Amino acid sequence: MNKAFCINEDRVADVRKLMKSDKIMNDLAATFKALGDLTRSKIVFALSKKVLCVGEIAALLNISQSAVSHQLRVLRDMKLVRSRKEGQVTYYSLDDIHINFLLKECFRHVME
Amino acid sequence: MNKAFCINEDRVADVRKLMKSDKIMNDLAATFKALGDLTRSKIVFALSKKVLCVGEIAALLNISQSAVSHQLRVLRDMKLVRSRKEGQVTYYSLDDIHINFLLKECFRHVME
DNA sequence: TTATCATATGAACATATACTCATATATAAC
DNA sequence: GTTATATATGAGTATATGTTCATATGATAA
Repeated sequence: MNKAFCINEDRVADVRKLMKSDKIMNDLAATFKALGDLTRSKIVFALSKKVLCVGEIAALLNISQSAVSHQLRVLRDMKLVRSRKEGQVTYYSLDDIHINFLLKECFRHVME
Repeated sequence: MNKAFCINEDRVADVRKLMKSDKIMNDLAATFKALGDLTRSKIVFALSKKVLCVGEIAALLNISQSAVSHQLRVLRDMKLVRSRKEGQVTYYSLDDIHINFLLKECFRHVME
């Protein structure tokens, strides 16, 4: 990790000035990480199509209710989904419209 | 995982029809996962500002050359960054413009 | 050739994580 | 009250992952 000759200090300094705070970068990475699991990305995609309760998500993805609940917690913590309780049933939906845009942009990358 | 009363079969069937293939969903999740690490998201963000060689990235983020190389491989595999070799020096840049949009959308979500 | 520089990579290790299982909580019906 | 339903959660476990260290590869210079 010694300073190498190939390093242009000015260029590095330029970029360093533009870097966001560690808190913001942490949140950014954590948001991507929350979406970076097959089960969770399927849940988020499904919720981008329709509001669903926990049992419906489990049935749709053919996984256990417990697994769904655990993953919904991760998504809730990152404010990617929100819940609304009606009696015994808890319905989940995307937290905001940006999540939809995020999905769409990523699909665009994957498709090309 | 028995069928629960709360499940509306028609609603579940509707969403199931809209679900993408496992291959596509896998690629989607893998792309998010590649961005879902603090080191890698910092690298991608830096590259969205300027083309940089491996040593410059290591200097900028204050981490070892080896760690950077390992993470660049992950990003290359997911086609998030591309490399161009000039003599001994390898310069990295974002692979396509969608990556920039992805970053921007995620920042929007994190900022609000 | 030999030496140096820039980068890549394999192995090892410590941490993180996604699931299962069992159980807790909360609501509704009886 | 009891029972059933829907969801949440803690513990345990097997797998995945990010780093370090050592070394390999490849290019340039002497």
